[in-house]
Amino acid sequence: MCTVVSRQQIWHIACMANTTRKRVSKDEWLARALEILAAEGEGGIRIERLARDLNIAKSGFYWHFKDRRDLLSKVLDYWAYEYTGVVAQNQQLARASPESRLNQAARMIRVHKLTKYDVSIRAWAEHDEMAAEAIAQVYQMRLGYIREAFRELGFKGDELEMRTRLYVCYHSWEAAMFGNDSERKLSRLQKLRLKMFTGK
Amino acid sequence: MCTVVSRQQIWHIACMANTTRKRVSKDEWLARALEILAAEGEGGIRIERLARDLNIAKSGFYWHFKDRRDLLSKVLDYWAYEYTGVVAQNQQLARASPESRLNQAARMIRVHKLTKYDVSIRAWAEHDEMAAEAIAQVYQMRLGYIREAFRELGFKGDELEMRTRLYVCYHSWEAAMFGNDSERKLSRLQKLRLKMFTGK
DNA sequence: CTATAACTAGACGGTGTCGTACAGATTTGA
DNA sequence: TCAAATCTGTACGACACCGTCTAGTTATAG
Repeated sequence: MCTVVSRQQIWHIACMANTTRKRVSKDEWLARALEILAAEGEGGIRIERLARDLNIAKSGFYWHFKDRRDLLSKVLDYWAYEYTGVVAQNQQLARASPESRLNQAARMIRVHKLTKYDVSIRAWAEHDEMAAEAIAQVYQMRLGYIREAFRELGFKGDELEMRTRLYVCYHSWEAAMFGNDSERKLSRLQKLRLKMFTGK
Repeated sequence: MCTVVSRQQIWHIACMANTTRKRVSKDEWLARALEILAAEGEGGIRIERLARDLNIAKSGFYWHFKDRRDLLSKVLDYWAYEYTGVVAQNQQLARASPESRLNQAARMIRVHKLTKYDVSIRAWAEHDEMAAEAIAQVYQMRLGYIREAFRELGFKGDELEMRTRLYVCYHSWEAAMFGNDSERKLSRLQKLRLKMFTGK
């Protein structure tokens, strides 16, 4: 329970409510790094800059993390966890019909901004193997989840694959392309989209 | 013809074949910057690094460009031009049927790798107004082109918008997500996709 | 052939960053 | 209360980068 274990230290975030630590700063470094990742990309995550933002000397960083790369790796871990935890492992959702699952997944991605870091991480993956692995894993997970829903709807072979890819691709990038539109409009279009995808 | 005019200096690339310049280096700076943009993103475009790559001292850079930002702006200009020139202004394509236009646009994007820089530029746009404007403009162009095709197919209102967005979004990111698959497989899926989109 | 335009080499100062070192402060557990 | 664990402040050396400057070299036009 909340012991310090290599890459899993991220779970501290979830444990925060229970424990009563005063000088938690590791999570703050990570949280700030994530904010910057979304706003400026991996290049914006610089130790001295994070320290300035947190009104703190940078030396503390090296107590929490081995070096910059160590922080970046934990940032990726957190990201992969966030998506898994919220959508794919949602028990309540798992019992719903495939149509409902497709719709709810899209809705959750939209309202919880689950693709918030996608653009930055995808660009990062272009020149970093670590990020490339993380994103490949997440894509596989998303594709697997959606593919199963379409399979239950009776699609198979290329038809199944085409629908799966199209659906996952769209919802992975909708926020990046059309994120300025109102929730109202986006959900109206989603309704139509689902109709086309399920062929009804 | 090929006079040096502010942002349009990019056309030099097209003019190269005609003129007989020996010491053209400006285009080499730009070309290398584009390569790096695709491979590593805007952050990778550093003057001293470009100079090293070109086996040249960096001082020459400042003869061709005012400063780093000036180069970046020309990189965006080139990108916007590349896409316009190849797809939207293709006369031959303009006379084809809407189905064929949709299909050919998708094919050209795929075989000419027209979205090669998209990931990097989209991430760049996250923290740079100049890039944000460029990408917004290109998205509008793509959406406009595809919307017209779907309109001619008889779609309108939300149904038209939904199809347009879905089609453009998918083809803007297909290479980034499924670029490793064979041309054969991608074109098989494209055939099915078009069928679904046109409702036949 | 010569003057001018196009271009390059090399060095400079300034800034931002990384990672290390070490002494000092604060919290926690026995 | 006291020792150990946890964290912070400050300073340092090394490096990469930006933009400038000056002195040059090479091409091209008249």
